[in-house]
Formats: sequence, structure tokens, C-alpha cells
Amino acid sequence: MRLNQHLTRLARKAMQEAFGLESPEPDLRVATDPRFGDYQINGVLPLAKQLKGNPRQLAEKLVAALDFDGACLPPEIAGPGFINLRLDPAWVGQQVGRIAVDERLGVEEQNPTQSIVVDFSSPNVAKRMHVGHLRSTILGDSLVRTLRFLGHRVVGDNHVGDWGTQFGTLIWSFKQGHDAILLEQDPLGELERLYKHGSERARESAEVAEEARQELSRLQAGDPENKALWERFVGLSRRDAESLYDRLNVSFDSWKGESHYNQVLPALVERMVAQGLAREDQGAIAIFYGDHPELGDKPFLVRKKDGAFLYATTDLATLEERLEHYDPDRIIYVVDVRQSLHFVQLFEAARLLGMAQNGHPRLEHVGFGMMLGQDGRPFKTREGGTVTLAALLDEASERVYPKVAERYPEANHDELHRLAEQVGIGAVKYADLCQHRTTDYRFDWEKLLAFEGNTGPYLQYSLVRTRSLLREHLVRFGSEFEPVAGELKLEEPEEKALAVELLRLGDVLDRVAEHLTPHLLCEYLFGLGRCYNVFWDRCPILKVEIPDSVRRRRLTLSAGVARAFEIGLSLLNIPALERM
RNA sequence: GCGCCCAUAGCUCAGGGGAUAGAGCAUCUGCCUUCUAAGCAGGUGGUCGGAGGUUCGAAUCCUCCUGGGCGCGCCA
Repeated sequence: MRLNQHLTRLARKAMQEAFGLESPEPDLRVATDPRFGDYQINGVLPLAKQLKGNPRQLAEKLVAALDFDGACLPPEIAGPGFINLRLDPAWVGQQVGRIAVDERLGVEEQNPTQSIVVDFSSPNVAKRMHVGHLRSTILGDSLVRTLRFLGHRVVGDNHVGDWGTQFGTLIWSFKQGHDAILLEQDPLGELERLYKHGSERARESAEVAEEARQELSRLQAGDPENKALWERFVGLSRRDAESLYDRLNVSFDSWKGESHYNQVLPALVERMVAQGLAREDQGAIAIFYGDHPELGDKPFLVRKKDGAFLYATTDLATLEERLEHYDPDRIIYVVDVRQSLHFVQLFEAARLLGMAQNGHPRLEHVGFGMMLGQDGRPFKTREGGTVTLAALLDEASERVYPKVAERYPEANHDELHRLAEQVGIGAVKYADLCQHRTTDYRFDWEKLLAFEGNTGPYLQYSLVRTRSLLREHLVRFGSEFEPVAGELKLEEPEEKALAVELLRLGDVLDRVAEHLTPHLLCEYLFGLGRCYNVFWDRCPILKVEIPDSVRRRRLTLSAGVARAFEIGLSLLNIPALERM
């Protein structure tokens, strides 16, 4: 079910008939005010000039041609030429009865399906994951899940930063002396310490800097000792990252780091030079964009004067391989918005190279803003250091523990610990996802861990309450409730309003997939929760005096709400709990 | 210097050229002998940074200004 899409199609047909237009835009959307009905058609107004008509008369003409096949009550014309649509409760009851207990809440897979690559998370080797990786990981994971739910063939690729000049420094430092025990106990801590030590020394001494460069060239030349060290660093880093991914319940279909593309880089650059696309300048090789309005003065460096390659080169090689392996319709890069320029350059280079022409595949940079502390400055520890992801999740869990302990006193310590972890991580994820991705977001423990308001815990609780209601039926009536199989005879306005909300999920997910903005799903789920609370307040369910048929209807609606939350939370990858 | 992004209620933020700009939090008033009050109903609170322009219609599009953030060839 795609309610908006369905109504739009019918409205467009009527516009074609009424106005003789080929492909008119009904601009049908959810009504701005409940007094205007459920949906409104705004598309008549812009046509007034084009058709040289009075918008209200045009609206009348359209209304005469509209046929929603029973979905809507007779449309009304309002204001300068809006057409207000009220869904027929009987039709809504029929539709919601069909989808309420459906596994997918009636959201069909897209047809045709697409092949999509999502490039996200991308931690660096020898560095602990920190809050800077959080948004890419959470956003990317949610996008993968949403696109996959819609039926697309999605490859989530972790493009790990496992190659680059820093390894010369790290190897040099390692050889100077390392703490074998620490490397065992806290590998990433020791690697970070070694790197820091090495880069400090290299800054002080040109000799050291030169030695580090030599270690790097030995690594690049395939020196067995350095290669073994590099592999060890990569392995340790991967294990560390995996433990965080386990905690976040995030996984990847592919895990190809930058090093994977090393071998093809020289030939790629040579080819670009031969094609006249790249040329030498001041010793380096760069792609120049001629008189491109935005990039004319911004060359894209693909080889340094010392012969080393850059991430521009790797990204082009990566793109080429993805085209070959996946024949993608979309490639989505979930990377900090500060790298916008890089992606404009990359996508333009891809176009010039013939890798992406006429917008196929769609190359999309899903940029996101920074995580700020309450003071509005970049999020740091009290001492001004980087906050590691592990520490952030630990703190979330610790802060939540007393809250769940207070609310769920029957649970033992282990259960509470598990719950605190799931609520804490869900809260951190939700805080990140519920805001438009391009805006910087202000991290505030009090706000994001609150059990009231637009938060993760609130949504988790909404599902818990719905599930507990369905369980409670068994306790009170001695049997599982039987969902209504066919049409629901919706009587109360709150029942209809809730049912209409349930029919909207498919439209919302389509928009999330189109714009790559999970906050729309968050907004929807929060709105559904509020809608359900109103329903809950006005429409008693388990009370003995409620007739059986009414109870079954309301429980069926509740089951639909539970399903919507289950689907929504799973797409946001926020734990769905049985009780809390 | 050039470029990109941002400025909406006390705070944090939504807002697809369309009707009287919304939500959460905060604050104030009602509502728990009734399925979990983690809630519901309502009130207070706005020159949508400023000035022009386009349009039947602008928070939204264009220009300029102010204030803030970020980026701009050998890191990623």
C-alpha cells in the first residue's frame, strides 16, 4: 500500500481527462490541518495561468472528473482552489484490515528493484573509532536496511582507511620499541600511542621523517617484514571495530579497504593521462576541469610529486570496480558534509571518464553535520580529548541503568544491564537519526535519554506498551486475541485517524529512500506514537464492558501499530523490546 | 580572496512555492477507584536574521547586507 501514490495516480488521471494535459502534477499531500480532511490536492492552482482559467472553476472541473473508486468521500473545494479529500472510513477499514497483521504492513517491494552500493562507516586502521564515525555508521546502516526492505539489492561496503602515509610513521615508531603486553591488552591504545610518538618525533627531526618515509616505501614495495606489521595493525584494528559493530548490531556485505585498490592505481592514472583528462603540474598529476564554473580552479590531485597516490585516486578505482561488480543504479557515500567538494570533484571526474553519464548510476553524497557538545563546539571529553565510540556507548548504558531499574524493579541485575545497553544505544542512535542529517546536532544526554518526548526510549516504550496490551488479552480472557480478518468497521474518529496513519508507512519509506533522510521515518513513528496515545486515551480496549467485536477491532489496530513500530525500529536498527 | 552550508517560539529542532508556520522540552491549567499518567485535553510563547525582488501566493526561489560554521593542490 502506497496511499499517496495510489491517490496521486487517480488524481492525475482525472486531471488528464479534465484538462487534456499529458502529465499533470496533482501535488497531492497530507492535509495541513485535520479540518481540511485527510489529503489535499494543490495542483490546480499553478495551472490557472497556464490554462487561463479561474482556479476555482478548474477545481470544479477536476472534482467532476475525480474518481477515487470509493476511497474518498465527495471532495470539497476550498480557499483559492484547494481540493480537500476525506478518506471514506469504510474504505480505510477495508484497507487496514488487509494490512494490519501483514508481516510488512502491506508495504510491497519496489518494482523494478535497483542495485545499490552504500559506502559507510569507513574507520581508520590504528585509530579507535570515535564519535566522528558514529553518524556515518548509524545513518548508513539505516539506509541499507530501508533500501533493502523496499526490495533493492544493496551492498553495504566498509571502505576502511587501511592505507596511506601514516603507516610509515607507525612502522617506524613500532620498530623503535613497543609495549608487547599493552598491544595484547589494549591494542588500539598502544597503536595510537605509537603513532602519536612517531609523528611527534618526525615533526622534530627531518631524519626521522625521512626514515618513516623509507619504511613506507618498503611497505609499498612489498617488504615482507613491513607487510607483516601492516597486516597485524589491520587485523587488530578490525577486531576492535568489529566489537563496536557487534554492539551496534551493524554488519557489512563487503569490507574492502583502500589497500584493496593499490595495484590498479598506476594504470588508472596512466589511462587518465593518456585520455588527456589528467596532466602533470608542479610535479603532481591532477585532473583539471577546464572552465567548469565551480571546479575550474580546483584540480583533483590523483598522484603526488613523490609518486604516491591519494584518496581521489582510490575513490576513482573503487568506483570503477563497483561499476564492474555490481552494475549499480545508485552509489551512496555516507560521509561528513565537509567533504562535499571532494565528492563534487569525484562525481565530475566520473562523468568525464564515462563512468557515470546521464545520471546513471546516481552518485550521491549523503553528507551529514557534526556532533556538537552542549556548548555548541565540537563534542569532546571534559579534558578536550576525542570521545571514543566505546566510551560514549558505555556512558549511555550507565546513565540509563538507574532509569530502567526504577521503572522495572522486578528485573534482576543481568536483565537490567542488558536493557540499559539496549535502551542507551537505541537512544544514541535515535538522537542521531531523528534530526535532518545535514544539520550539526547538539549532543545532550538529558534530552536524548528522556523517556518522554521525541526520543529513542519513548519509541521503544511505545512498542512495549502495545505488545504488553496484546499479551494482557491472554491474561484477562485466557486466549490469544483473534485479529479481525477482513474489513474493520471503524466507528470512532480516533480509530480512523490511527488506521490512516498505518496506511502511510509505505509513502514515508519511499521518501526516506528517495532523499536518504531517515529522520522522516523517525518523525512518522513519533507521530504514530502520539496518534496511538490519543486512541488509547479515548478508545478503551480490555475493559470488560467493551463488546467483543469492538475489542477485536481495536486489538487488530493495535497489532498493526506494533507491526509499524517493529518495522520502523528495525529499519532504524533500534532494539525492539518485550518489556522495559 | 573564492566557494559551500546555516540563521524559524525561552531551548533543541521539523517544515515538498500553497490555507491561520508546527513538534518536543520548558512553563501554566485541568484529567489517574478505570487496559502502563513514560500519557491525554488545553493555555502562554513567532517582525521565520535584515532589505529588496520574482509570483495569484515566499520560511521556502533570486539579489544584496549582517552574523555564524565549514571547505579550497601534494592528509583522508
